[in-house]
Amino acid sequence: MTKGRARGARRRPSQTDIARMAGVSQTTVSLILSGNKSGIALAESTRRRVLEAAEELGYAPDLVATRMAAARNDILGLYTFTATFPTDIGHSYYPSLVGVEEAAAAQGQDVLLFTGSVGRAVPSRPGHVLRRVRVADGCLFLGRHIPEEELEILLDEDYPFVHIGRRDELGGRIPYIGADYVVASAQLVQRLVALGHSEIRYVRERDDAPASTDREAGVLRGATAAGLSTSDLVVRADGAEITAARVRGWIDGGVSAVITEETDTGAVFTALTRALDELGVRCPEELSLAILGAPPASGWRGREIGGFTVPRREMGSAAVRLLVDLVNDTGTEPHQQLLACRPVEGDTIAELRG
Amino acid sequence: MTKGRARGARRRPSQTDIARMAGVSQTTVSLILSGNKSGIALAESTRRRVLEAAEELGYAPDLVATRMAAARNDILGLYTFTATFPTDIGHSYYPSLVGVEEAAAAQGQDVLLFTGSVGRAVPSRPGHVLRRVRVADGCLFLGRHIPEEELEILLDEDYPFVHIGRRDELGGRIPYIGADYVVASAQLVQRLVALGHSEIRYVRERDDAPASTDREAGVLRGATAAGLSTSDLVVRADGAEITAARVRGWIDGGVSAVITEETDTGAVFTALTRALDELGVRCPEELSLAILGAPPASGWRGREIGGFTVPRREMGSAAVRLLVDLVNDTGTEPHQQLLACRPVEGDTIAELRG
DNA sequence: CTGAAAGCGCTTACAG
DNA sequence: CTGAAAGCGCTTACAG
Repeated sequence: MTKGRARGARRRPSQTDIARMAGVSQTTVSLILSGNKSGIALAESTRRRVLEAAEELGYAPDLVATRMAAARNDILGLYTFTATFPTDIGHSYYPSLVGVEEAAAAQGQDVLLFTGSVGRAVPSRPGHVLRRVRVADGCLFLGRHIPEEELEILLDEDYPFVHIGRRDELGGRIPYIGADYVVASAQLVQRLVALGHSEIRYVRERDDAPASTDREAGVLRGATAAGLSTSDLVVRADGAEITAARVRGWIDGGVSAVITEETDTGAVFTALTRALDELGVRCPEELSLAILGAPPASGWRGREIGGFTVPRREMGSAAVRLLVDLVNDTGTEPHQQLLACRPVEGDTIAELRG
Repeated sequence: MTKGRARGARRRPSQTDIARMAGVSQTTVSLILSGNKSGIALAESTRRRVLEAAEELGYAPDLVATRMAAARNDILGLYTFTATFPTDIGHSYYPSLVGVEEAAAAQGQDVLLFTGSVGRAVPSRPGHVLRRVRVADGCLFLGRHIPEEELEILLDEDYPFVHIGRRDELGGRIPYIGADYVVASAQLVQRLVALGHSEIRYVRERDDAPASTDREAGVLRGATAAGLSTSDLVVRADGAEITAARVRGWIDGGVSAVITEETDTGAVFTALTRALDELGVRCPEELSLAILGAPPASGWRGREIGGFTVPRREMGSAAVRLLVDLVNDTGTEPHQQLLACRPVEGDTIAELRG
């Protein structure tokens, strides 16, 4: 039976109440109140009586019931596979969220943040993602790594979702809105070369993820296009491996520019700038520094690091639009898109002298 | 009849599917999956079979149906009555949201952002708030102004909600977590007086809201306690009314300190600092400047404005905890709380010299 | 220990 | 032109 409201509240007026008051059936009330989309003929007098009764009773439709009967709830989920809670205002989560909210508002969708997921890189209990996510009509995913098996089930079920950021797992079947790291990274290398740099190091995380893979591919492509040797170009390292001594070695060996990458932890960037601080290296006078993506919010020496910015906000918005298309099955746009990054001049990159 | 899924998607598994697979009734499935709170005896073998079937099918409860059938869905809504979309990273919305997310995660709640509300100070269609909000177990509200009639209905219906920020509307029945502006503002005035300032102007928005009312009350209290005349103290103005000429007049008239307030638009602060820039007034040498709350993210002259900060993050967290208490009807805490603000020394306030 | 049934408030074929 | 009825997927007395 009915469960009874948790507390002693006045019952809200329902369509049934209106029907009783107007002397019609609840069906008719529903028809009239929902705007009669089926285009069925309704007597104007009935319409008026129903509307008046609704007004009189202060009727407001029960969204839950409406959504239940209509099998849609106009809610889009946002599930993040981030290692840390995105509390840092400079966290990449925030601009994405802004983009998501903007587009969602424009499309009349609410956004459900699965905050329960935060704090573990990948959900602990299997099935956790599935279990929560499907309460929404569709879901956006965000993170450096994904739980493949879970997403595969969603994919097989035709549950609509879009990943914010390129993904090549699951046979390339994951819909995404990504950033074109390859092109942006290649351009950055070419810019450095144009400034006279030929001894360059690209320091990236050991950890693999599409974003890192793409950046490396772009760096290699740019170097090759510029006729640079790529043998010592790429350095895979975690934070602890970037010591001052090592950086000293590069510089003494003729390296004039170092590129690093943005990651969710910012570990590589932090280790590198710490080493530069320790060595007292002037930048860009003694060494040009660039980053593929955004530096941690804490910044470095108050400088604007040269490189490029990832259009996270636009990615969020585009992801929402694509997701709504998928939910409605109306889309004509490709399910996998890369958006261009915007170059950042910065003041840590200079022409090589001497 | 059934409406059929919008797309040719495989239907989500329901309790009925599990029941069929496990060879039990849907009732039993419900009992087991909902954790058997009624404490009914269930055969362990049945339990296992049902859970396995649920796992196998990738079952996820239908939020809407669950909600409808009475239980709760562990979703808290967040509805903002902001004039502008909180895209500005310095917008007060963000720290509140962070606090909300943190506490929600800690309490195992997801957060539903009612983004549809954004863009109008107060909902256009009556019933708009009601219409959306009730999908969640409870809701947080946030904004300078509120739609009273709508909230009154929710109140009368015992729908659990908490406002982030003090509210005195509706006969003081609105649960809230606010900031103690009165005390913080009074302290700030007394700090200025202690530094030798006696001619002070407090420039506030024309527009009334609890935050503004409380700040003004605090300013007046502080001034009175310090034995200052309050006759010319408070200046109500909108941005356009704060001209350079007017500010010049104050300074020429002996005013040595100006206090302003944070609002969602930042209009007063912006107008004031623009006037100071136009006049080339040095600060704090020629004039001390303070703000009640946080300045716009854009800042001013790279200075830290003296005053106090509003504990928005803590307010968000506390609001979630209170709301969960209300939803569970378990709370013992007061339904209206004020949190203390933290003073900010800043570098725009100086001792008055001769 | 388990199941049949009512009911939450709607939408939507379908039958008058 | 209007109504009776099924159904959305659950929860919860109630009856075996």
